[in-house]
Amino acid sequence: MAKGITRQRIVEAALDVLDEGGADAVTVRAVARRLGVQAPALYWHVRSKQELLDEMGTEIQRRVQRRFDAEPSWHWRDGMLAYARILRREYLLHRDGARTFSGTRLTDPEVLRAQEPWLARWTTDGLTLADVVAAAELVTAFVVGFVIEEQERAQSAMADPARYAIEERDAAIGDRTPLARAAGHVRETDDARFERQLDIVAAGLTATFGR
Amino acid sequence: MAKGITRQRIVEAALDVLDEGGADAVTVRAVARRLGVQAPALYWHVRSKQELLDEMGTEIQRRVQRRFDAEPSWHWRDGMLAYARILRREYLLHRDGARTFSGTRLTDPEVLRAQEPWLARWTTDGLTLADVVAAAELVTAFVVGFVIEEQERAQSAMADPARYAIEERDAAIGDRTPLARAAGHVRETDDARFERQLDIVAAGLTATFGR
DNA sequence: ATGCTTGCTTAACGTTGTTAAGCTGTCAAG
DNA sequence: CTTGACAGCTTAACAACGTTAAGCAAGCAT
Repeated sequence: MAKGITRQRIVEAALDVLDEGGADAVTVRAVARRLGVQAPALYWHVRSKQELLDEMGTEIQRRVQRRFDAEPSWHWRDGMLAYARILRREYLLHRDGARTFSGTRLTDPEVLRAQEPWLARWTTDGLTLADVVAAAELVTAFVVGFVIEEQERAQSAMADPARYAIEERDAAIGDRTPLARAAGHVRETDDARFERQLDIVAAGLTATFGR
Repeated sequence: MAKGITRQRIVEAALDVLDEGGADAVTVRAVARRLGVQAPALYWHVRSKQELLDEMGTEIQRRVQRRFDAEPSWHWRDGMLAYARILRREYLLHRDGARTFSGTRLTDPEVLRAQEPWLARWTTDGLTLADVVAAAELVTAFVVGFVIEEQERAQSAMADPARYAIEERDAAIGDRTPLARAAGHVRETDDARFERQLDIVAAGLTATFGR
């Protein structure tokens, strides 16, 4: 049959399925169908669906690392911000990306080893290793939380346009709580909201660790 | 049988099931069993499982609001920090809490209206409404991201103690990348990590909006 | 030529969310 | 006091899910 199913091809097929149909569409059968193969065939290459999800998450992290390594060698603070933007962008490339990939476990230690040069540089910028870890974890948590909500909203708006309309919100909330109502009218693009909040994080990093 | 299944009782039963067995255990049948009822009976009170999850998430938000309202009337910045701690605590009370509740949609506008007094107070502290919204969204995103990872790790460690052991990590990562290896040895309690990172956020809020 | 291994198929199991249809009790109208 | 409607549940069933077991076909080594 000249198939040649491999772990890598399964991951790619699964990512395609994810993009087309969202997280719920990523079934073992759907991934198999896309590879021209019966569902149980995948279990020859992968122990479980969870392992497939972990592999997908690891692949995403690899791509984040690759993009990050391709950038010029930054000052630690700018590096953190660049990392935040790259991580968000990679999540946004896939439907339900943040939800799907955030809780997965790395299957490849190489992704961890790839952090070495950055850790080396930044710890010579006057930061302790614990500082760098805390800063990176904070930035990661923020991006994960932000994009989860961002994608959730986008999907809800697509599935049910009326429900996420501002008029619907206004009607539900009434006019006796004008501020709570007006809070829903703060209209910015997702990009602008992200940058605004990321700026606050950046200010916190500067204030805490110096420049 | 004197049953009297109600929406509220279903939500409570579902939260109990969640606590005992985690997110995967929250099946329509399991919730029904706990109420002494057959599975389809729930569909008389609830449109779908998603609606049940939304109702659960809304209940959690209600509890967060209640705890928050019970606290003294804060300066806006301390209020944000208190909100962060309360939100995390409420998530931690339930297995997979952050994952389960983060992407749900409010079913009760009263939860939004309850924000009114805080919005009123904080916008008189020299902040615009957009500032308050940005700050609150940032804090929420951080907590969600942090606790998702925190609970994921706790569950993985419970399901497979060896895999999350530090020795396993060291063995996988090798000794050619000492910093990446040492990053895994930064040992703090989850509480300490949270407070440390929250401090950075707080510093960012102060630097951005003044005190 | 024979046997082992790799990589797939077909068949099947138990569980999931959900719908359809039917049964039972309560309560109001005639 | 009967009749009918409706609320609130039951039983039965569906398609789809993750996963396992068993078997078949091709390639390679002996």
